Amino acid sequence: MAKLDETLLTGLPPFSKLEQSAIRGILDKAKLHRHNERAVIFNEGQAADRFFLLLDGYLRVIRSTPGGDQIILLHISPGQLFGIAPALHRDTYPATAVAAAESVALSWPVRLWPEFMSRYDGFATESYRTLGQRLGQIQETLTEMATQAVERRVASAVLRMISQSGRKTESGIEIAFPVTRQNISDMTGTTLHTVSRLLSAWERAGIVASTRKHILVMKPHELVMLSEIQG
DNA sequence: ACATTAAGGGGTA
DNA sequence: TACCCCTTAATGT
Repeated sequence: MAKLDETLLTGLPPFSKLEQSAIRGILDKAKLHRHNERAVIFNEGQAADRFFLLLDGYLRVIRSTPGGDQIILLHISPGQLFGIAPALHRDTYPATAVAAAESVALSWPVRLWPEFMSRYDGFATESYRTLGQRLGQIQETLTEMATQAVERRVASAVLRMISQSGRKTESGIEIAFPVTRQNISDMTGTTLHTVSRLLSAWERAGIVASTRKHILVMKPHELVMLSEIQG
């Protein structure tokens, strides 16, 4: 396999404080993965033999309910660690990771985890920061699901996606990866029909513009209002 | 205030 | 063509 370029990791939080030689060593132990949209990177319950860093693209983290349908817990954007089961002292992945768009990731065998934690300055802090953020985000989503009306939940979900993956354009901020109505309903515990109706209503109000798998938010502030204030 | 059902349009492999 | 994504109206809880 061709040698990976060191600039892939320089500047990324887990490795930002490292010397070139250390980064070289880390890259030489890494495996490079490319995934097409909808490809499964690993499954919930599967033996966690490697941990990952997303270089490019977007992932969905999914859990299946006993009822059979799936819940989208969160998205992962470039530069983030994922599949870090060893940080939770687990030997299986707690959720399924699916590529939301064409993605590129690096991975390392879990046996290198202790070494990374102790040897590389910033890696441990970044891992725990990531875990904390994820936990907080999931907790927030779940509380939302249990307590708030559908329109507020959908507004929050869209806002979360644009704050994590928003791409600025002339007319607003667009979600940087493909999202279907069904996807949003899987994030918010509602149906694709309700999501479709809400997006249509918001479109008539000039808040968003959406086409197939693509959402552009033209008035983020209005969405914030919808996510906070009772309709 | 929501889900479900039904019926259809349009795009794409 | 079959399949996926999206829309809307009517009806049900």
